[in-house]
Amino acid sequence: MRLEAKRGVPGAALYQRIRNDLETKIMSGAWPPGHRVPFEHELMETYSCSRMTVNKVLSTLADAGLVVRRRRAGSFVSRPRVQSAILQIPDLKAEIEKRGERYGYRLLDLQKRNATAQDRIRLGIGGRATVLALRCRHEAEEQPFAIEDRLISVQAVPDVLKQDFSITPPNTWLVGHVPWTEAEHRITACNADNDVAAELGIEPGAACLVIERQTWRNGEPITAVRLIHPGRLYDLIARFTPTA
Amino acid sequence: MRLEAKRGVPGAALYQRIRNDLETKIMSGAWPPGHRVPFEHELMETYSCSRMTVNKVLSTLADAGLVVRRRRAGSFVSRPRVQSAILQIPDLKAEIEKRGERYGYRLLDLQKRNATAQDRIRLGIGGRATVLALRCRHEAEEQPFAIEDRLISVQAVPDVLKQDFSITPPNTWLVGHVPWTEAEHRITACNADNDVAAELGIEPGAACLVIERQTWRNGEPITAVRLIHPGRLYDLIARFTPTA
DNA sequence: TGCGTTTATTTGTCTATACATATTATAGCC
DNA sequence: GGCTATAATATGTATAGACAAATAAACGCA
Repeated sequence: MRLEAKRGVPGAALYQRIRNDLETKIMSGAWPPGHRVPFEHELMETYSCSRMTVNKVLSTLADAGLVVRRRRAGSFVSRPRVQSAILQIPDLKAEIEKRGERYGYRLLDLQKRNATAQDRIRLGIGGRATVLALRCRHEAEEQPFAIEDRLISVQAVPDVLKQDFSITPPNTWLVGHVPWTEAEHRITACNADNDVAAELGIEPGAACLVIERQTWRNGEPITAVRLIHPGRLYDLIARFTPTA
Repeated sequence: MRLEAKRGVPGAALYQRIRNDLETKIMSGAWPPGHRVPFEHELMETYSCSRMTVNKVLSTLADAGLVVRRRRAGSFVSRPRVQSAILQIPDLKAEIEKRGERYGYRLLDLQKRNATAQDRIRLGIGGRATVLALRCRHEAEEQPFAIEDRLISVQAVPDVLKQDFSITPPNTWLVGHVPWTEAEHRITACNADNDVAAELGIEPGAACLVIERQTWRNGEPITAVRLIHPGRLYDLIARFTPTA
């Protein structure tokens, strides 16, 4: 059997190169959810390699949940972004309504401003930047449920300026429209001070669950949020089942 | 080229069969962490198939984090169980010591008993069962850090009876020795009552972070625990980065 | 038009072979 | 003993060729 010259490629493994290429296309949004990935025989030509090699790439991408493969139809970028089974980022509005309760929302404050030193620390960005800062309250059955205190990087999410957050909670809009790749949650408990107690309609000193979350897309900060829930009213649930 | 008769195996794909076999051996504990998985050429013989097939099995098991592969040495069942990037189950002792602080531990209560109705609810088991119930305190730099209130199913973890929990915290032992497949966390905040305040050395009414966790192995309940942390002293951090 | 049948295409799995690469074990040397 | 060069071995990557299974699309018929 004749061995091709292409065999001993110098740099990284060909398999890795192809995988990185495709993953970049998917993660960057160049190939949006639902987009059909080239067929195996097309990728064979593109990278001049054997079918087994591109098959392995696509199979592992499918394992990782980035694509869905269908015989005779092709491979497609999958719709539900990664975030399968971890500490999910909930859409509070949807959560409340799912429980059959009346959801209420009130925008308390909103400003677009040049990032202050503190803003830059919270978002973890270096130079100057424009941010949208907002504070709002979520209610379930008329009962205050959470105070949301959020910063959004305008550079990372330009569309945010076109949104009317007096009606749609930023939480809900972001969950539905802005994809992310990394998230970090910091969870702790504190006693409500007078201000928070007033806004949440609880006793000063009552225990509150504080969730601070930051999200990035490919390393670029998107948003940072602090959610304060009355301890009595909120349970955070994180369930993990591996190879679901 | 001669085609072997073995080709068209009737049931599931051979690859799946082998993968299930190995996964069962690992998950059941028959192959404990550190155990050397048979070499590719041994598995070839066992299942009378080609090396590419067993190679694919082992490679995907490695991707899934179940085994670690080392050239010339072989493949080994990996120590840190699945739980790669989710809300991890921390070994409190190790966490404290990693921060360079002095760790202290005190067993407050331990009993082996037939499961009460309440025990069965907490663990989520039906019939009669024996459980180990224990309560202990973790300290960092002499300062109480957490109250751990735990139930362990003796049936699921028989070895638990041989352990001396007056020295080793159950948390630490379980994290290191008992593999799990599913976990659920329920996180909330509460005000310390007098008992808890006394045990944690904080003011009654101070906010506490309460973490309730339950774990299963292939659907069988292993343990249920409630951890109460002084809100002031504890941050739970969950970071998620997909294809690390 | 509507429905069942055939066909073509794509992915899924498997084999046999080849060579690359990392690393452990061994043999040899000072 | 301790160091280094060498050989042995297990995994890593890649190829070409086969056949299986699923199914979308084309076809044919009533």
